[in-house]
Amino acid sequence: MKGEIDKKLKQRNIKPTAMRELVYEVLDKNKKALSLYEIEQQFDNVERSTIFRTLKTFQDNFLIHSIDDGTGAVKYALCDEGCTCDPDDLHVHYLCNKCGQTHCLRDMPVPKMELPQDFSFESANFVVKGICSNCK
Amino acid sequence: MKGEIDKKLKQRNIKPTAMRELVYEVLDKNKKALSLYEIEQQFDNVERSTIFRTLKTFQDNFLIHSIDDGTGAVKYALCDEGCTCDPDDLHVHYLCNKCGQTHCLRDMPVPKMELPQDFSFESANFVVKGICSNCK
DNA sequence: GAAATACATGCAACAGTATTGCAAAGGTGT
DNA sequence: ACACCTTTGCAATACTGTTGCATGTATTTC
Ligand SMILES: [Mn+2]
Ligand SMILES: [Mn+2]
Ligand SMILES: [Zn+2]
Ligand SMILES: [Zn+2]
Repeated sequence: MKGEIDKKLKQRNIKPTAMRELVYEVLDKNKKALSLYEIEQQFDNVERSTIFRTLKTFQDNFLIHSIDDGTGAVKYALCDEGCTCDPDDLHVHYLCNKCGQTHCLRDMPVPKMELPQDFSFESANFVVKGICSNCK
Repeated sequence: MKGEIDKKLKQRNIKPTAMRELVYEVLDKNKKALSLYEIEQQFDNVERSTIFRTLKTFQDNFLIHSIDDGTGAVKYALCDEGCTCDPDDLHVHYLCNKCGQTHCLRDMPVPKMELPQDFSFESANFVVKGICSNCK
């Protein structure tokens, strides 16, 4: 509910506006990662660019993270409490090749790879693809 | 040289045409993964769509694999000999946030994750991002 | 070798997604 | 009320990927 959402936004130093509350709500109630277009579809008359900038604000403040699952559209999902999107906060994502849904595997951290000499590890995108339990 | 290239193409059941030889050569001599646009830039008057379809043919026959590194453009690199792009053939990729180059870490296999019950592992895209040794 | 056939290429148009400029609207503090 | 800053709406644009169709080139069939 609204009070809860505003609290989450303020925790991340994001001024709670009507738009932002709505976008947050959509991300929160869906249990999967959503693309800009999918978010847009859940409203009647909301501007794509406004949602776009809302997502940018969210991401800049680590309220959400983005996933590039290779489908052409970047998807977004809420971060866990206290997440700063550091290497230690990263988890694996799963794209179902059948239903096209992308899910956060929040309890599956991205493994730290032993990189070649003098290569730094700043972030990572690890997407596993297959058929999900629902589509099996 | 040309004979070698034709051999590689034929090994993958790809009819060696002039175009295909040229595209293969570009991918082979560059030691990094290239986007469609970057490949296009290495020629004077070659059609984007022709290169596109050439890459598609290459990929369908496991001569190359594609990498979505999150920069917006898919990149392509030669597969190892005998690769069938199965889960066992997959390796990690590295994107340098500074120079923008993407490299295959061919000796770093994508780790097999223990997925949730009834989720299958068909393929994966694992991109590590940071600063490469060159840009350090 | 000519005709028929299949395959490859070039050109142009289009689709999907992401991004920006700019003006109007809304909020905040004086 | 006013000045100031942020957010939103609208429109236009950029960028990448993809397709239809006509033409050209190779391969097969007779
Ligand atoms: Mn996630
Ligand atoms: Mn590779
Ligand atoms: Zn599914
Ligand atoms: Zn670099």
